[in-house]
Amino acid sequence: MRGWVLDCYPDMDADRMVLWFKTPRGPVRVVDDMTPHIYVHATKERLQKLTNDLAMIGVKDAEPQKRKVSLGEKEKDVLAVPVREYASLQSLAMTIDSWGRYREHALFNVDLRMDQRYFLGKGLFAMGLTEIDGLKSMDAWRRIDYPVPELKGLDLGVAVNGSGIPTMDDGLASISANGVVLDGSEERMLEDLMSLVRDEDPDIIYTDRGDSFVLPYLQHRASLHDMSLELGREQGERTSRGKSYFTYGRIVYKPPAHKLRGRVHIDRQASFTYAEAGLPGLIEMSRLSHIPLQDISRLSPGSAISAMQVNEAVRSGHLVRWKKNLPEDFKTAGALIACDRGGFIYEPKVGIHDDVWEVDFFSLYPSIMVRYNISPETLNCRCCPTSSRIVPELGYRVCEKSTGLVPHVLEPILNRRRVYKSMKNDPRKGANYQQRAKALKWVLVTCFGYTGYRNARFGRIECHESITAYGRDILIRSAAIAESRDFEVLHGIVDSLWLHGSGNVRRLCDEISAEFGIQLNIEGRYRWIVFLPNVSTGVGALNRYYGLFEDGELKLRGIAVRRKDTPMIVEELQQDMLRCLSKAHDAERFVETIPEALQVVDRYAAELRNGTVAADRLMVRRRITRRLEEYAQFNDSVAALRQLHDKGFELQPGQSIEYVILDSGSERSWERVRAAPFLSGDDRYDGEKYVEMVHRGASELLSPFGWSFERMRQRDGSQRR
DNA sequence: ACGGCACGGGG
DNA sequence: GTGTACGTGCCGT
Repeated sequence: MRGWVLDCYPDMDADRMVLWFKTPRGPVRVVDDMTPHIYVHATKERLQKLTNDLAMIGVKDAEPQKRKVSLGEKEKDVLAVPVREYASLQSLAMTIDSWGRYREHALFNVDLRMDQRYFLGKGLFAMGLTEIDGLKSMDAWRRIDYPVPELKGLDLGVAVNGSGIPTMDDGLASISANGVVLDGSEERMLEDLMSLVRDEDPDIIYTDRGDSFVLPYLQHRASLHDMSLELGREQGERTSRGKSYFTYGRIVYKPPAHKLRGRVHIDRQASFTYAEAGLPGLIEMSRLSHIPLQDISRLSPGSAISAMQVNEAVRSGHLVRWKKNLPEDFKTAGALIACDRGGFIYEPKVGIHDDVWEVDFFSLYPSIMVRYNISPETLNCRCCPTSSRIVPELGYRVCEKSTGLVPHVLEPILNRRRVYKSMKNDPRKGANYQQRAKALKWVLVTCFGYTGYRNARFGRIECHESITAYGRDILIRSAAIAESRDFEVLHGIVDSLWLHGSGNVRRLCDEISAEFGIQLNIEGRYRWIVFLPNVSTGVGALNRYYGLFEDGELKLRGIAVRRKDTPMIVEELQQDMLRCLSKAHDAERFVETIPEALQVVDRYAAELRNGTVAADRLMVRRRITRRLEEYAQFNDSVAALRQLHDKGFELQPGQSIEYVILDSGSERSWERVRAAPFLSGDDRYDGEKYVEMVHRGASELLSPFGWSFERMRQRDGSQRR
């Protein structure tokens, strides 16, 4: 019988691996043996001594082997240490580590995922079609057009008694499952839910905030009735610990994961990839990374690319060095910035332009890594001391003899993305392929960041520098080519150029693509585009613009509508103004339309002053980056945070807070703002403060046309008189 | 005036 | 398990 690998995880008590398959005839559970190994590299003499020492603590049959311990180097002597008790792997590694003084020996394959070990050992992979008897793969993870099982989903939600922030103490009002509402007593609802799940037997349970609330809440309610809530195909959950951590330059909070056994729980709020690329995107990433669906749904695209690199390294005979003490070892600013000037940015020509083309390189940074063979082991490699491939500006030599790990992993991903994008209009598979392309896009985007991340397994700062150096070189030279073909370069950022002129853009793109071996594509032609000035200096404005494409679509960057902390009322204002301005088909008409856009501003101001705007349109949402007592300034967020604190709620750094501004100038938190849970429905908001925000939003769009914030205020004042 | 604080970008 | 650094603008002190 054949089935797709739906899940794979270790049974920590039996020291065996558990596999769940999705077959056309239902789910199948299989248990398989696996002995994970950790490896030690040292001198032959030390390894011999280590073998004896290990035998003394009961670890027998450690075996000398030859393996590659770093990229691009020959095999070395290592000791393969079998770990029979899964739970002891970490402590055994720490014991061995403690036996060696500094750099006397190095440990490998310690922090590899158990599922990854299993798959790599067996030649299987997550979501791969497998012959279950004998556990043989009938599939290849590199396949682009692969068979996908039909997975049955169940949408689970709860409604809770009481108003305000739902807590574990609130009673259960109702449960909804695929739109069916269960009610009655709590016990009854929970019983009904379990029997419904048993009868329907879904492969996937979808929730919104299932990790952070729904599942722990339902379990808690069940425990109050001496019941145990089981939603998996087998008893028990695989629950992890929650954590605040630093990523993307900010703190986020990741609640404990509630993973089911034999059934996949996808928390839509906890899955970046699901939100961006849906189930097809998750399946694509699961297959390529070999990480089971349920796990990959909670991981970042960066972790996925990291896993793909590990897979490739292991498949090519490498061991993976143990990354110890990761969290404490974060990079300190300094050395990096000195030599890294980042991506190239032109100073845009402020104001409105028409007759504008935007051209973008296809996945520029990943394409550079592939085209110029950028990888940690290829820069200044020992095998090519006289390489003629030299990184611009920096002068690093690049290996000419063999393809690096990073390009080797990236090339098929770039290729897949290109194929999926090219087939997005296929009537049968197009939608599916588009989702897969989206997932891969994010994998490619994060890959660049990983090369410069000191804690990345295959990161090296020189890679990061080299990529941006090539990027700047390519963009500057592309701009020069464009100018030589009679285009005016209005703006350029990293991988995009905005060109004014009536030359042959298609031919220009072909010429530049051929020059660098990286595809330059036409993003579109703008009817008009506005580059915004820097508020304080009036010049520059690097990442803030808005424009109208020929097909009627708006492209917006860096302005209030794009920000998550913009209240809906200001977002609506900008959208309405933009809708109004979109009626203009060129720059001249645009300027003529401005008076009409100003009337939109007046409408919003008047509505706000009426006092009739509903609270949800006034809500400000902001991320909390520290604990209440750690804030040095008293601002709106802190006021709202204090309210929650007063009522016994604490937010973790990384969580968001929502509030309406009641009296912006007040120093008392309860008068200044009202946190969302405590809104009564008839709260009086700070109309003038919101009008000010509306004027700010309006002047953000119109400042290049003489409508500064101050002038916007003056106009408002004179009209009210 | 200056520092605290939060957000975006990538497609 | 977890990309960084920077540009930007508002707001508090």
